[in-house]
Amino acid sequence: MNIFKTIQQDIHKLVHRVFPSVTDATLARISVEPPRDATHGDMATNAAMILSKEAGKPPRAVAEMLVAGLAEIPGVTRVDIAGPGFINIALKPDAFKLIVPHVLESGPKHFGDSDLGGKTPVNVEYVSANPTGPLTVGHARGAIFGDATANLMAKAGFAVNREYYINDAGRQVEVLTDSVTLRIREALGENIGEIPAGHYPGEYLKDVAKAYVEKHGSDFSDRAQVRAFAIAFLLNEIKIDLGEMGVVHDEFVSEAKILGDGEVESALEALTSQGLIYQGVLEPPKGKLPDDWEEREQTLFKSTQFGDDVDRPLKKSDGSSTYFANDIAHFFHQYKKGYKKLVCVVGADHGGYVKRAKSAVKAMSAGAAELDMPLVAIVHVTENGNPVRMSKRAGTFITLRDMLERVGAGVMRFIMLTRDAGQTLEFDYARVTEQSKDNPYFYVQYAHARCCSVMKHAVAMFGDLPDDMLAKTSLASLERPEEMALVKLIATFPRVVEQAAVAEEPHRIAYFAQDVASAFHAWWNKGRDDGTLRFLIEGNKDLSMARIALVRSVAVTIAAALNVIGVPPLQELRSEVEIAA
RNA sequence: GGCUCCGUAGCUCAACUGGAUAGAGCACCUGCCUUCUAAGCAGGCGGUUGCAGGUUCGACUCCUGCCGGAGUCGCCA
Repeated sequence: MNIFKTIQQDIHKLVHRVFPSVTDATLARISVEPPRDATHGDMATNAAMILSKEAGKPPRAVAEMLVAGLAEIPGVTRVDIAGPGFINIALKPDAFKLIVPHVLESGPKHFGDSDLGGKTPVNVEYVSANPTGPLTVGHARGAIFGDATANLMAKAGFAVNREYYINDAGRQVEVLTDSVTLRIREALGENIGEIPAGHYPGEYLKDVAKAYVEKHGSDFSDRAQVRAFAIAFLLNEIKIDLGEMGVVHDEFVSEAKILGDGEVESALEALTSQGLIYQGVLEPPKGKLPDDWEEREQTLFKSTQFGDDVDRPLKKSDGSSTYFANDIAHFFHQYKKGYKKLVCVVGADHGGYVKRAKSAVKAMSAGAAELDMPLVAIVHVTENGNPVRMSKRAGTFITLRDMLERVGAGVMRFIMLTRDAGQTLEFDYARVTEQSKDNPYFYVQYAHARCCSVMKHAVAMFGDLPDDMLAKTSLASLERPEEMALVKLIATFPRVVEQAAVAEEPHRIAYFAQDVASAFHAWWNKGRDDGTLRFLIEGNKDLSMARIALVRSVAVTIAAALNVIGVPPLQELRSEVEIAA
C-alpha cells in the first residue's frame, strides 16, 4: 500500500481526462511527493508546472483547470495552488490511518514490499575479494552495502541474484601460491628469513601452510595442488566472516572457470562480429608519460563509441588477455544468463574503470543490458578520534573479524549504512558502541525496544494483543498531532523503499529508521509532561488500544527497515548493556 | 597533464535524482529534570551550498571554466 502512488495514479487519470493529448513522457514526469513543509498539506504535485508547456498556459492557469477534479479524488479535503504552480493537497486523516492495519497485516518481513521492479532479473555482485587474504573493514563496507542493496532491490520487486566473483586466476594467485609455498617450507622447519619482495607477508598464511601440511604432508611439489588448497582455505575463511556478518550470496562464480570455458573468446567474438574490435596503436596518456612507454600495435575495443575516453586494450604484450577482457567475459556470462541489469559493487579506487565497463556491457548486449557500478569509499577506523591506520600491503590492515569481535555485526551493518557509499566513512569504536542518542544504532534500537516495552505493559493490562487483532482496532481516537505525524511518516516507507532501490542507496533506509525513531521518542517524551499522551490510559480502552496499534506499527516499521539493512531489531537493550559492561 | 568522485552551519553528515523558506546530530547559549516514561527534555544561535558564469517558471542537484581534496592513468586486479 503506497498512498502516494495511489494519489499519483488518480492524478494521472485526471490529467489524461483534462488534457487528452498529453504524452506518456510528460505524464511520467508528474510526481506526487510529501512537501518538506508540513503546513503545505500532505502532498504536493508538480503537474501544473510540467503541463504548462504542452498546454500553452502558465502553470497557475493549468492548476486552476485541475483543482476541481483533484477535489473529487477520494480522501482529498483541500486543494491549494501555491508558489510557482504547486498544487498542495490535504487528505483526511483516515486516508493515512489505513496504513496502520496495513503495516500490522504485512509484518516486518513484508511491509514496504513493492512490485516496482516487475521481477526484472538483476545480478548484484559484491565483495568479490581476492582469495589471497582475510577480509578487511573496507571489504566489510562493500559487503554490507552490496547485501543491503540486494535486499532493497528484492524488496522493490526485482528478481535479484547475489553473486561473488572469485578472482582465482591471474598473477595475484601465483603470488599467493609462491607465498604459501614459502610458508609451507617454514612450517616444515626451514628457516626462510625475511619474506622476499613480491610475496604476501601476512602471518595468516602460516595457518594456510599448517593446514596444508596436516592434509598433504611435506610434499609441496605440485604447484596446482598448493594453489587450489590455498584458494579453498582462504575462500572458506572469507565465507565464515561473511556468514557471521549475515552477508549472503546465491552463487560463487570462478574466474578460472570462466576463462577455462572459453568465455573470453566468445565474448570477444560477439564484439568482433559487431566490428568493435580492431588492431591499433594507442596515443600515450596525456601529460606525464610513463617511463617505459613504447608505441605498440594491440587489440583494442572501441569503447569510445559508448562514452569512454579512449579505446581499451584487450591483450597484453605477451598475448594473454587483460583484466578488462576477462571482465568483459564475466559480464557477458551474466548477460547470457538473462540479467538485464547488472550491479557491480567495487571500491572507490576502481572509479576510473566505470566508463569502460559500462560501455562494454552496453556494446555486447546491443543496449539490452545496463551496468551500474556503485563505488564504495574508504573506511577510517578510529578509536576515540585517533586514527588506526590500515594497509593491506604491509599486512597490518584491520580485518573484518577484528571489527566484528569488537562491536558486533549489527552495529557494523547499521553504522556503515549511515553514509552515502561514495563518502568516506569514519567508524569510531568508542562512538558506535556508546549507549546514547548520539549513536544512531542505539537510538533506533532503543525506539524499537521501547515499543516492545509498551507492548509488554499493554499485554499485562489487556491480555494477548496479536497483530491481526490490533489491525482491526478502531483508530478514530488518534487525533493528536504527534500521533498523526508518526502515521504519516510510516506511510512514506513504501515510497522510501522504491526511491532508495532505484537510486541503489540503502543508506536512505537507515536515515528513515532514524526519522521514525526520532518521531517516536518525541511522542514518548511528550507523555512525560502531559499524562493524556501516555500510551496506556487507565479507564480509556478505546484510546489505549488505538495507541497500542500505532506503537506496534512503529515497531514493525522499524523492524522492516532494519530488515533491509540486515540488522535484527532488539526486544530490549539490557542484554547489550551486560555485554558492554 | 587527462579522466572519475568529492567540496553544504565551527565539526560529522542529509536533502525524496530539477521543486517551495537547504535540514539533522555534535559543539555553543537559555530554560527544564526529587520521574507513571530522563542511558535526558524543550527552545535558541548558526548558510552567498568552494568561486564565476550558463541552461529555465525554479539549481545543492544539470552544462562550461577556474580553486581545493581524494582516487586513477596500456602489459595490477
